[in-house]
Amino acid sequence: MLEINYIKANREEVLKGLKKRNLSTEVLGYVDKIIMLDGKRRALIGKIEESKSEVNRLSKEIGELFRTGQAKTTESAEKAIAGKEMVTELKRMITGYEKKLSKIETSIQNHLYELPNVPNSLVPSGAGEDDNEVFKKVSGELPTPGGDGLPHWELGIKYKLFDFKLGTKITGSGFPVFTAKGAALQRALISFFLDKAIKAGYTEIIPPLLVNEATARGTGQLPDKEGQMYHAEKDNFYLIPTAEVPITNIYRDDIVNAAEMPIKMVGYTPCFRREAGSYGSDVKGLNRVHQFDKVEIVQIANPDNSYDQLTEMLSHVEGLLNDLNLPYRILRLCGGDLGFTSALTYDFEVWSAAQKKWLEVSSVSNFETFQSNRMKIRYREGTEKPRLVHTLNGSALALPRIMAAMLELNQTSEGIRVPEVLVPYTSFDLIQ
RNA sequence: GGUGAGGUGGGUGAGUGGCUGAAACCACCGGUUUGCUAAACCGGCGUACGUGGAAACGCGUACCGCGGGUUCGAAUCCCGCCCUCACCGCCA
Repeated sequence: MLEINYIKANREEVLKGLKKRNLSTEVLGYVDKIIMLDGKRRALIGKIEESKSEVNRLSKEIGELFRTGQAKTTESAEKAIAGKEMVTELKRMITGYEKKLSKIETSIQNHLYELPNVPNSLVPSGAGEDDNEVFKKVSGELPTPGGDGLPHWELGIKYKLFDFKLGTKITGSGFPVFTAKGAALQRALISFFLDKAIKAGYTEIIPPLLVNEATARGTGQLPDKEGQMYHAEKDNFYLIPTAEVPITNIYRDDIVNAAEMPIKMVGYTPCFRREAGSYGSDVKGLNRVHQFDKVEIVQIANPDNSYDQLTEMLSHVEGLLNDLNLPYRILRLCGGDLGFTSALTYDFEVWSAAQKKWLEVSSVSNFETFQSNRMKIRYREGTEKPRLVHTLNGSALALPRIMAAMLELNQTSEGIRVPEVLVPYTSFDLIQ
């Protein structure tokens, strides 16, 4: 959620930035609407507080009359009664103002919820994913798969690594069951990613996988993206779509010390996504599933250097992909494809050698104060007033598509080779 | 699932319906004293919104789990909700 004061002070920039997102003129109009409503809001608050101040003054006066016993004399008694009547009248007026105020505030709030984050100046304009800027690409030819060049879902069957039919039996489609060396490989990747993050200074977190409404609201899954999450209705808990949700919320309503920043956290969790309404070859195999594993890195950063931290996170993710020898490219998302809450996002895609297409495996973003404003995560520099922190996060990495690309690329006529860095974790180097 | 207790500032913890934004202590920050450290002493020490100011800061309003009610006036009384803790039962 954008800050009203920011919108007011930077109206032109906000409008210019938001235009990159291809918003309707109606939504763009919210900017001025919010500024207008905020003016009305202030005027009303002024009136209300003036009246309340008068009520407090009168109440004190009446109290004084009673306390000192003066109210027993006729003159003072009349004064007290007159005071009471005035307070009653004032309160009636206040109630009226407050009703108006609450309507205006709700309206401001609703409009603010509709406004996405202002894209960073680096964000290219564009309508959708075809307009994303290729920020970094592999040098040379894209590798071709060895062996029979099977897609990963066939490799999964051939080597008994994962089983979709079994998942359907137990739960439903999109819930793969990993078995034997497939399971071991999965576990190896998780441990490898975690260890790398810990070495890079991240603190490991194992958060709850179910979160309450306040938490889901904090990172912006609620109110609009309700359909994305599984909901345990009886207890009103949501299954997390990403570890970002519980981990970022650790600091909800907190004021952290500037010296503690950047706060770097990493968490492995399963992620649950309902992803209603997607069909076709994009969802085949591990390309898109309802439950998947992911290692997520989260940072709470000082606004002064949050973009340095973003760069640091990019290199971290690059390091992982290099270690696994997977060909990848980095996209800088354009305004049309940029997530609602993000100011700048880089997507990492790995090459699926058998499917001959790019698969998104990581999304690294700086949300600036968009999330922290909603969650009220602030920091204090010395004795200064608290200011909102910047929040950042990135996948490091999402497992299924890494698994897919890795299996396809490393297949040979003898079997599937395990990347060297994973062998200490798997204790086998070939899947036969 | 059953029963009981309780939710006050960073922490512990007082608080009679008006003098309580809230005692006291601890922590923290600044200072004085002091061979050094420590101790002692003095002072400061919440947040949000509104308003004035270049700023320092001043003024106003709100906040003692959340929401509502009673009252001229509520941390204090009443109602609803949420949460926490303890014990019992069940259980990985």
